[in-house]
Amino acid sequence: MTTETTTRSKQTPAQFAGVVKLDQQLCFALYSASGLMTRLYRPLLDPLGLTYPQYLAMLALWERAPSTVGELGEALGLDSATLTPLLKRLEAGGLVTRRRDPADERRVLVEPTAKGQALREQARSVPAAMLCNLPLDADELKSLHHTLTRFVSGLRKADAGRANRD
Amino acid sequence: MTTETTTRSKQTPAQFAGVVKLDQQLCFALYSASGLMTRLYRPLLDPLGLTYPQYLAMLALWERAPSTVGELGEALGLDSATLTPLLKRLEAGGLVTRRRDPADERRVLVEPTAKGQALREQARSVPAAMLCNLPLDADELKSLHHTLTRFVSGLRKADAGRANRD
DNA sequence: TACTAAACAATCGCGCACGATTTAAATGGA
DNA sequence: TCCATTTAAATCGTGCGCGATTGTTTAGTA
Repeated sequence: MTTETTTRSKQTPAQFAGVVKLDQQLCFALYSASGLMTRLYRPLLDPLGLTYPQYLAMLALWERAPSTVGELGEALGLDSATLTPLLKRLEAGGLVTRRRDPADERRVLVEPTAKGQALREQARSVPAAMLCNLPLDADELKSLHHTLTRFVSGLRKADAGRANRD
Repeated sequence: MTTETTTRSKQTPAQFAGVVKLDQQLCFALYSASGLMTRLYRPLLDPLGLTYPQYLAMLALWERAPSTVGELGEALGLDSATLTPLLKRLEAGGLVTRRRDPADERRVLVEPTAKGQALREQARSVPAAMLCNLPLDADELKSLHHTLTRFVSGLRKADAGRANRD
């Protein structure tokens, strides 16, 4: 393989170099934005005793319970090596229960406890509070969300392709 | 303070709820995109023996060396608790040197070694290879980059504000 | 029915990320 | 000059994130 790369559209070398630079900045912006966003969630989630990934897991479980570890992993894009300890921490905090599925002993069913359900009420104010932190107006938010959603689904496909090649 | 939140523009409750939902999805999309992007960098960076944050640190050092730990932290948005061990690993790999600044013994100067400089040549093909993974055309890339850059600089401001309140 | 393969969660090791604290050096007055 | 304050990096503890491996259960098949 040479440095010749198959791009979707024909471009001059100068345009190509510019796009390359841009994608590098884009990746870094994504990395930065994700970290900053997590930091802004922290003061909102600390009172609930949750981290951002734990909050995501609870959101998923409030939507659908019981869920298996695998289903949560699918929803959040995380694997069992990440989720198992995270769920154990939620369990230790009394927010969820974990039990083997009697119908298939390979699976583990996760479910909010009463305390975990009660937390949902406290968590209702989080999204609106977070919105106040976001520095974009509704239109920009919409545009960013739209492009980013396409981006993520494309990345997911690329990632799945990579995973199937071994 | 009540649940009444000060948003930039006046909206009906229904619109407000929609935007709240959107920002939640946006944050998750950001979180997912960042993780996916790191995963896609991995096969490109593994041959270089770098992780993505290490790659970012080397990019910064290739641009400007020597840099202090604080300058790198400023550039990458990381603090010394993250950078010190990361830089020690790069040092252990023979890619950078770390030494106290003789003019100010509080500072530590970090600089690529010859091996670290040589790595730059190998790393030249990374951005173009990464670009092939990205599922957007040049225009979308540009638009995403533009919105995201505004977003990040806004978040940075919000984050700085939060930091100054204690 | 055996025996292999696949699916699922858990575990291990390593690296990032950060809040809080500590140590050391420089700075700025009284 | 002396001392309090500030600045810079390192350290500690906890929690994500994941590649690789392991153990167990289920499914598929000869």
